[in-house]
Amino acid sequence: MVFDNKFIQQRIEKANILKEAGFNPYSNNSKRNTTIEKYLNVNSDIEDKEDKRDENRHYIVNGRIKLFRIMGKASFVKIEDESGMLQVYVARDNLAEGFYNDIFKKHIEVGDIIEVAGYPFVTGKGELSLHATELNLLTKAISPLPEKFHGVTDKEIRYRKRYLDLIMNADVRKTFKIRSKVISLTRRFFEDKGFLEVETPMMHPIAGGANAKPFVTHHNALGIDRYLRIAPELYLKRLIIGGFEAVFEINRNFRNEGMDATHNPEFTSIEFYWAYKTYKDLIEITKEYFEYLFDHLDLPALLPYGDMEVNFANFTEIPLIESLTTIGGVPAEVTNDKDKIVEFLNSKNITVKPGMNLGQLQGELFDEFVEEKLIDPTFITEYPVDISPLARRSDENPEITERFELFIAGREIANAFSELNDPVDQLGRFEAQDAAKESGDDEAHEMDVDFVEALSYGMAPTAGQGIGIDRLVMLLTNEHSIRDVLLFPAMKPIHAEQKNQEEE
RNA sequence: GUCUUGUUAGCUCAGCUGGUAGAGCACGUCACUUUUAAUGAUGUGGCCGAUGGUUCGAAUCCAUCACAGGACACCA
Repeated sequence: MVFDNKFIQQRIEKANILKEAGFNPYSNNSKRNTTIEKYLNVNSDIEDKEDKRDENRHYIVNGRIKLFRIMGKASFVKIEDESGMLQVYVARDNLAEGFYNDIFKKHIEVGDIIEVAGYPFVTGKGELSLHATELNLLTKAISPLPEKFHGVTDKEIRYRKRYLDLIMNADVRKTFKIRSKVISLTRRFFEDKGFLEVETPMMHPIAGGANAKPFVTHHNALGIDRYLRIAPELYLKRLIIGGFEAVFEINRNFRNEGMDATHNPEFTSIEFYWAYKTYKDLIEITKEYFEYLFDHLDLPALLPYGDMEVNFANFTEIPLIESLTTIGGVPAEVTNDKDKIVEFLNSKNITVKPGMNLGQLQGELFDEFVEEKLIDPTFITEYPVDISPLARRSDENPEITERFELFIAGREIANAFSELNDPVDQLGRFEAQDAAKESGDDEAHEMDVDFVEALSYGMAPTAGQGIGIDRLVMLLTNEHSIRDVLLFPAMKPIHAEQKNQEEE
């Protein structure tokens, strides 16, 4: 039984009694005429009045009861709506005959959502409150709320029952408001720059645009498997080929991989593509984007993150190979020699998979010795072509690409490059990835002949970038688990759910 | 995937070297018309995550499993 808990039974009984007494425990007859925040603002002048009240003002507020203090013939109730918390003073003699003792005191309790009408006054302790002249139940909560002081702190409950977390923890609501704002500001920033927001498929015949394992689903009508997208990249580029010159998409990607503090199977990114631009332009627009976010979110340039302090006024740029020596402390003669890199990594007790090419090994060095040291925003540029199957080669050195990744607080935030638009080169890169796949790299990029064909019609020189929104929000809200910036993070099913699935 | 720490009342947590299960909040009853986690009195409330084992006896010791947190590995 779902409701076999004795507290729940008790509250169901209270709801029944209320119903019999003519009070609908699930009334939808709200007559609210202000929010709590507005009420508190509009009536802030009350404390200056001589008798600290104004019985000529009349307000109706709604909210959930968070605290309940009965003191005989009068009570204090704190109710909360989305905008804030308000103290309500409820006295027996201000309400209908019998209501206070028989209904209010006995059958209304913490967790219930009520409507209160009354006038503003300031209590002896100086708190602007609402003096109730009428009070009604709107919604009976038959499950009791968690403890009023500690709230709910168990992370498992907080993630599985996010609604409870949101009821109990105002800070959590704040984090998700910031998340919403970041997405809205991002959309506005790119729209203001003339970018067009588009929607591309979530179900792909080939999971392309990144190196990752996809989720598989099945389309019954066509009798074929589809892959939940791991990235929108190849579709957005098709739009550039079609003649849209600046497009962006903010949406979910799905990767069938592990879960931890920075990985959820579905995550949100923005990808944008900009014709007739290069990765150099992307560096500039990225700086401008961060400035825009910080400005509109009212954040300080020196932003604390855990025990770090990130200086957002200090964006720097450094080529990957150079960073290996200057930041990573890897000897210069090691960085361009496969055997020496393997030897060097081994000497640091790091084993690498056999058969890695030079670019992959350089990436390995970077991950091991540089990444975590990049606290202030740093554009790492000139990535090896071996690990950049979709990026344009540098004209000066065909072994490196016109690419950067942006690192902040030791973590990758963005990945960007001048796009590869030479269809023959692209075909070759895909073939190289195919070969890697053959030899066991199950995250190598899939061959996508259809995309190569699209490129063959000519894609204008284009720069494109992806930014991980979840990690960006983590950074801006000083959260250290991706689950704290996702309303409903992925969780393993609990026992009962597994059982049900087996039965079905 | 590996290591590690948890799982006890609706919630937050105690429970020592094994001996019939504890507190606070919440809830019930009583008192209280300006409280601030209101207060005082009193009472109800447990498959001690699951399954096995050791033992006269297990919340406690052991094993396996489930879920969660943290760290590491891989990835965004």
